[in-house]
Amino acid sequence: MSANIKESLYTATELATSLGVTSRTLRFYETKHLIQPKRVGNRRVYNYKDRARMQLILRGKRIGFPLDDIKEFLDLYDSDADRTPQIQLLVNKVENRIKQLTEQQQDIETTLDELREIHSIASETLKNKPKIRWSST
Amino acid sequence: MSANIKESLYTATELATSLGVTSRTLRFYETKHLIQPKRVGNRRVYNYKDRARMQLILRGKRIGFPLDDIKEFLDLYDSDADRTPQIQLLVNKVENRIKQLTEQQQDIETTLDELREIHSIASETLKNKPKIRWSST
DNA sequence: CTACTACTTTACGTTAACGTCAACTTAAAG
DNA sequence: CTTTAAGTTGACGTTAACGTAAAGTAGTAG
Repeated sequence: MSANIKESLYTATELATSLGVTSRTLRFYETKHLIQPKRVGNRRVYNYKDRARMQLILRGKRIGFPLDDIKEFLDLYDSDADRTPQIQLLVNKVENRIKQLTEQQQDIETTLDELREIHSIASETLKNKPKIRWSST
Repeated sequence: MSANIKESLYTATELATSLGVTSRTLRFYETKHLIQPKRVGNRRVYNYKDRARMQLILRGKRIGFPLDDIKEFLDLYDSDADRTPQIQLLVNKVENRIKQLTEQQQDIETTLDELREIHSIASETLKNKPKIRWSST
């Protein structure tokens, strides 16, 4: 039976397609040290950890963070708090990030409230208006 | 007594400064039809509605939306649902936006959970470690 | 072996969102 | 009146995040 590890390897095209990005994106993120794929010959191979890391990256992008911020978050995420000599720095950075995201949540909540109000008014208008039959020309 | 309206007018520099942006940003948003300031002579003047609109724009940016999306949202926000012939279109667009923001909220909540876990582990490590006194040099 | 496919690297292009700067115009101060 | 300050417009520069394409390399099929 083939080694389990073989079944979780992806080519660049496979990984890109499954995540809805391009191979160019993967190469670009590699130059930014966001991901570090291995090589078989001169071809990149990605494992499940690379894939998981990419998923975190894409979530960060959906939230609206620049790639440098995402890298910082991933480094926090991966850091071994038992060993880093700057645990206090880690705590501070994490607290800043939490604050930032909480503020973003509040902005979103405010915007959602407004959108729901617009939706309610517009729907009410649709319900109350008699259906107009337009004569075709 | 001077007209009330006079007191709510801003120059470009005044508005920019109060919002934490540059005059260049205001001019740029004008070319994108996000705002429409009036002119006194050849100088732009902004009223409280322009200011309020700018605040919505900046909130949209904080959430991570591109300016074109923000403009679309503002147009929804300003639209008079009683008159627009495409009320159903409005409803659809609003629903899509609500969906998008709700998904973004979920991404943020997931990220916050992870950050809080990191914070907890790191804080615990700090608490349990003996405080080290470094000799100064 | 050759031809084809699928990768690679390198490098320039594109888009979004302004920043920066030169040159000009207008309002206000002296 | 002149000088200064504070706007204006036009245009190029910068950064971030890739897209596109040319040229090269390696693996695979025939």
